[in-house]
Amino acid sequence: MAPLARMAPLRIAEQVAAHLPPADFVGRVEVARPGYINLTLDEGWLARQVETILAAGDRWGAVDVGRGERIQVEYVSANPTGPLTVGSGRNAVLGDGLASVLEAAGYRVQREYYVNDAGSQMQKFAETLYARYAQALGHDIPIPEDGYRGSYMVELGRAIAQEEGERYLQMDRDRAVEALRDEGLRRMLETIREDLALLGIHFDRWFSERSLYEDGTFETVMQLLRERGYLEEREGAIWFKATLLGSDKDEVVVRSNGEPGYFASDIAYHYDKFVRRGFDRVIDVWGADHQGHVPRMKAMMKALGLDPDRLIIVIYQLVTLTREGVEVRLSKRTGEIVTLRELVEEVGPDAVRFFLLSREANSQMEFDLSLAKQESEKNPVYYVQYAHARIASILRKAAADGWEATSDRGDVTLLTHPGELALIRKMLELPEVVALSARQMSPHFLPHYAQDLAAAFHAFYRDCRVLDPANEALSYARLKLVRTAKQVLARTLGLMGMSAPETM
RNA sequence: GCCCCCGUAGCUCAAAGGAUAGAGCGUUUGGUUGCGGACCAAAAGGUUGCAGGUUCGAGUCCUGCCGGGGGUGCCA
Repeated sequence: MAPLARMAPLRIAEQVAAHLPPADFVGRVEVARPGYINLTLDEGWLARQVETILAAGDRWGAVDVGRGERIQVEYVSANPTGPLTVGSGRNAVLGDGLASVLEAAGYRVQREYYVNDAGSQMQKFAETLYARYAQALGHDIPIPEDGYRGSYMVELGRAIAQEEGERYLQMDRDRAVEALRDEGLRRMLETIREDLALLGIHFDRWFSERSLYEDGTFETVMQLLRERGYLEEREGAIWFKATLLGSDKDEVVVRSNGEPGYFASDIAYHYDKFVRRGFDRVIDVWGADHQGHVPRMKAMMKALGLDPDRLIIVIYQLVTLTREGVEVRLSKRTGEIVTLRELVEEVGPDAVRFFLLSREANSQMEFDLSLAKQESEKNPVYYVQYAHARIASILRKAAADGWEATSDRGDVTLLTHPGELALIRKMLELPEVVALSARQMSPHFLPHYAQDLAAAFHAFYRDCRVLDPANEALSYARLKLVRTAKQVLARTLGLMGMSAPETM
């Protein structure tokens, strides 16, 4: 503005400040170099917000960024060929946190898990299972060359052998493999569902990849792409001409052996999401190892005549586990992986949620097992939950001492101490944090906010005694303040999928 | 080789193109005749990987380089 107005920035700021319309929430207005206008919230207004926040209840933090848009968050979607890994855990926590924050931000959210129950990996899984099952019954059948080597497959084969006997051996091999595929899939999905439930994660829908082939969606989409000239047969395979749409290479859709590849499913699946089910936007949460697929997905959107910006792909980087500062090596080759379940059992669901959520998706992160399970002041999980439990304790004491702890008594305008006002300011930030997280599709702001909020409470607690028989009016005002703080802490923990303990 | 992500305090990480780059841990030093000390306060600790550029203003945007991770399959 300075060149336009031919005025020094500081002068402009002074002029603007002088002409600001008065508002009840504005306290001091100050101008600072080189041209800032600082507005300070009016303290009386701040104090009154306690009533507003308390009355909002669980809706505090709700904003309307989404304007009721229908949005689908598809996450985890790990192949049902093995147990969930720590990496799947990051996916689960990010996806679920994002879904929660989007709900709070005014979107209509659907949580979905895409089950890869078609394709070559499933076939490999079935053949491995057939071998492990047969082995459990004393037959010397080797697992396939590139089969699944993990010990969980041995256990799965043994479990089926024990519970169902030799019935699969009595079928011919191909039929047995197919039947075991379905039985193994059912059991793997059950395990995955349980593992996720340990973290409090539940999906609205489990979407079968195979169904895309069974209900004709795949054929419909192929027809569409063919008509539009995006398909081409070359060397016996059918290619998607992604280069026509800005991608750097074409992609195989149907392999020369006649089998559709995973990209074929992805096209049909996203057609179903956008065209059939009509989601305004779709979020896919993917590990960094799938990052190379993004351009072809964007090309696919264009080919389907859809705005590529409606598909948001959140990529998260891989997780390194450490214990006592030493990296815990994972070996896929031997099948010795650290599973999500082991992690949850070792450090607890709240710590898993908090730590996996607290890093921005696009950063590689380290998960410190020793820290996460430590029940001490070093652990930020306990720091936040402790604030909640401490308030609960105050409220218990208040009730025991005869205070009307849950009544509406309490004049919040008595709240003028800097510690009280700082706590109120922090509580007022929650809607902004929700809006920011939704706009940036980054739930990692929540754990940081939770720590700040807890810190504001602990600092208040040091300076301000809540229950003081010598000052009943102030005590009731503060009781109302801490009830409000408890509610905001619980809400924040809830958005992160964590528990808010009354005692610890 | 080419493509994507990351590089910020000793460590793990924040930071919406804006002011003096912030937390936690670790280190040092203090704090409770009282509601939960799993708490609080203070101090020390930084050339934001390096070199250029754009901008009134860059940790943030652009170019090149260095380092780490991922991708680059008719696997997912």
